[in-house]
Amino acid sequence: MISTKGRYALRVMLDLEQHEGEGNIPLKDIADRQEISKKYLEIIVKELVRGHMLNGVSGKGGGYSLCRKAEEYTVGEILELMEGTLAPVACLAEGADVCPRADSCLTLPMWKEYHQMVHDFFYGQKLSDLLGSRDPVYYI
Amino acid sequence: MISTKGRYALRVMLDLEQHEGEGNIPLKDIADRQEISKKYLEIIVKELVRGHMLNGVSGKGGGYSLCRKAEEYTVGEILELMEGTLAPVACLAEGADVCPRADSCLTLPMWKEYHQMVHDFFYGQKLSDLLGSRDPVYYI
DNA sequence: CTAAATACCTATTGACATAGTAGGCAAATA
DNA sequence: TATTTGCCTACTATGTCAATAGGTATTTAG
Repeated sequence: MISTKGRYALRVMLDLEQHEGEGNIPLKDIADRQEISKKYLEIIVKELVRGHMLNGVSGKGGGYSLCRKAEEYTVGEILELMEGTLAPVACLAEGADVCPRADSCLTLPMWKEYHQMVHDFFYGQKLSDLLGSRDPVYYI
Repeated sequence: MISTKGRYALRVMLDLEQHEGEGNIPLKDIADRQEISKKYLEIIVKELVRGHMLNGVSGKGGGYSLCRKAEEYTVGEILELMEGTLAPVACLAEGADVCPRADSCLTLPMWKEYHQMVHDFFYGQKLSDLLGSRDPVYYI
């Protein structure tokens, strides 16, 4: 399952997208609208800033804003940043040790295909695609 | 990530498939071949028996055996049995309460599509497909 | 009939991740 | 300079994961 961190991060990004052009958006406003504890969102937003997904400005009049256009974010990069990896098994995560059973593993090819499919799905979705009416995304 | 329970369950099923026609296979043999603790496998195998994935026979000469032909199992049903659900978010799990935010949730349609894709992927794979050389499974 | 082999059952454990909360410091502006 | 905001460290409760421990029930082989 996708954790709350990943899901809330998407909601924060979408909230900012919906209030683009309004300057810095205080986290309090986002927390109120999304009905998520501001304290918990702080953790999530900190990681988003570190991952160069958005800008934070301190002080009065401060808040957060997108640092790219909404069409330039993919759902995949946001989820991968928050979840660590999208790999279904540890041996396919980035920087994982090579499994000694890899050569004889009957399931590894399936996991690889699955991982590729998941990656393509999420990286094929722009953040801006989540707004408005939705056309299914097909896979080949 | 898919848990060890799901992954080990697949390996147990594949092991039994590879020793089909040899009667009851003691768990000890499977544990030795797969290099997994027999005690831990007991938990997994118990759930597989409960889920009508295999037969267990007690006593000397006992062991486990598939209760269907290998082509009649899908990876999806095995994983779903062990993992509980394949849903990426709680509100899409079987028997989940309807989320009050569902109507306005911008991400729900994406999660639904994703869930459908994952379901189709795993239910489209027969257990017997995992043996031998592998043709990629394509999705439309 | 008995010993061995096997499945089956309940309970317990340590480690780790999840989903937060608490309280304060730093920065910037009105 | 007071207020508003982000930013930082630390803490905690709960639950899940991945196993281990120790026993009971069942069946067959000798």
